[in-house]
Amino acid sequence: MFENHSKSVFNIDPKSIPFNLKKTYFCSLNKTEMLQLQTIREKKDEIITALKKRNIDASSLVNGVLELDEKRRATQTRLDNTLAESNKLSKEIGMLFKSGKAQEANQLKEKTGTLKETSKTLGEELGSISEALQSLLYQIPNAPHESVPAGNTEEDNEEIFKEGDVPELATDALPHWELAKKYDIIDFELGVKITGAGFPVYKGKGARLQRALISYFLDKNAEAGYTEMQVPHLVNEASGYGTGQLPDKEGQMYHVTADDLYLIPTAEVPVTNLLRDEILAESDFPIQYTAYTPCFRREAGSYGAHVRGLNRLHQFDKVEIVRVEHPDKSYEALDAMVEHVKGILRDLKLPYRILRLCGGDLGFTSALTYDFEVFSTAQDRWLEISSVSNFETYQANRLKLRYKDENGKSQLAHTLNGSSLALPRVLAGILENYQTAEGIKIPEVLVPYCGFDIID
RNA sequence: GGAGGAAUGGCAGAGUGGUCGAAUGCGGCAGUCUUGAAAACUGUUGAGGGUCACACCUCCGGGGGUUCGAAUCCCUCUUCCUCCGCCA
Repeated sequence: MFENHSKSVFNIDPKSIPFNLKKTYFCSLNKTEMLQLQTIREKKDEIITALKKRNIDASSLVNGVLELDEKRRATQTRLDNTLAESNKLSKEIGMLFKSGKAQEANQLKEKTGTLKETSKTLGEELGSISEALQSLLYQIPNAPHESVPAGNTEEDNEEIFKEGDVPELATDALPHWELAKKYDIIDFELGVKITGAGFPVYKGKGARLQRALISYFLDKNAEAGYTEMQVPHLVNEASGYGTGQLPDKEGQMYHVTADDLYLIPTAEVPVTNLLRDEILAESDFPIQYTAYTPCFRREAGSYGAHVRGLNRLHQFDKVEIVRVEHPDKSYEALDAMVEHVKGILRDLKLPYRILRLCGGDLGFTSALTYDFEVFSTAQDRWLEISSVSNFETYQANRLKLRYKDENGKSQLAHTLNGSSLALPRVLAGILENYQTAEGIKIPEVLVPYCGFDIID
């Protein structure tokens, strides 16, 4: 059932990357944007075409942006000219006072009144135009990479790789939530008591196995050159905007209103924001971070048959990898991340497949995403356990994460991230695929981390 | 939580109403010298907007105000430091 497909699917020609930007552009109010305005100006039609893959018609949005952009620049110019004039007058007044010509100075003063008024009006106008422009820009998702297949739903995702053997289980094989109860390693009801649904309590060997997985993942990532970071689990609003969770996914994050902080939905947010407002040297690349954090998701509106057990939780653990790359190298880096995650799943001997997400399923901020899914035998279904994405300049633009190119110019870097891995579904996969009559066997690579080789 | 002090360019650190986008030092980059390196010397070196390119505009923790004019004065928020209290 699982045969290897060609590896060549990951060999993407960097020249094929769309919107590989040559110039940066930031609006005068120093706020961040999403797709770069400069790019929209230069490649309007390409962007609209690319966004069609997401099944959205962005033409009115894009046209609105361009219109406001033009208006903004015109207003800015008028304001600049007004300010230039009053600056000049002020200097003259200063000189006159210095040379004792107070009378002449006072005469000049009278001329400044209208200039002041004009610049105030223009400033307000500029402010509201910029704000409107900003809110339009925030509504445009990233342009998909050209390799992204068209499509609406997860049905249209493209399976590009499959590997591993599905174990032959006894006919009375149990799903993980039954196993969790049988061996008393995860208690969902206890979690309901102290918090609510979706907050399981891990017990004994279950807790130990989870900790073993975290350590194992972190060690593997460190081996591959990722620097381990421990980061806050609450982030401020600016961080949420930086990586694109805000304003798009406002309702999906837990918001601590008393302090206006958000519980992180993924380590991606604090880790990528470590580099917000930074200007790197080219020699800093590649930047590779890994972090273990709990992740908190409200999962508003997602109820139904597939949320049992560990399949969908409000709090879960995840080890994340984040990379910041030179634009020319980011797709190479994406390949490397995919290979890295493959290596971990091979070690764990879990059957898995890789999907290239279609336009309709692609995350708002991503240009290209590969999902990893583990086959959960007892449930007879695929479970998403990793998502590896290249955001190109989309996040960097919001983060103002730049580097100096060989000409000394600031350019936006590319950001990428991926799970390596999301714990609960890996755990579910292990419990279900490794169950035997004697108990649940522990994958060999985890035994040293667990200190036991079977849960019975 | 209470009382004080502070926030300036990559870093350190001047500047208390006018030609200050900001002295000076360190660091970085380029050059001279050198077989090479170091040292020394010379030049250069913040981020954005705007323009074909200039001009020009904005930014001295954030926001607001006073003034013809603000890094400098006032208000406010945030952060950091010192002392006291409390505490894992």
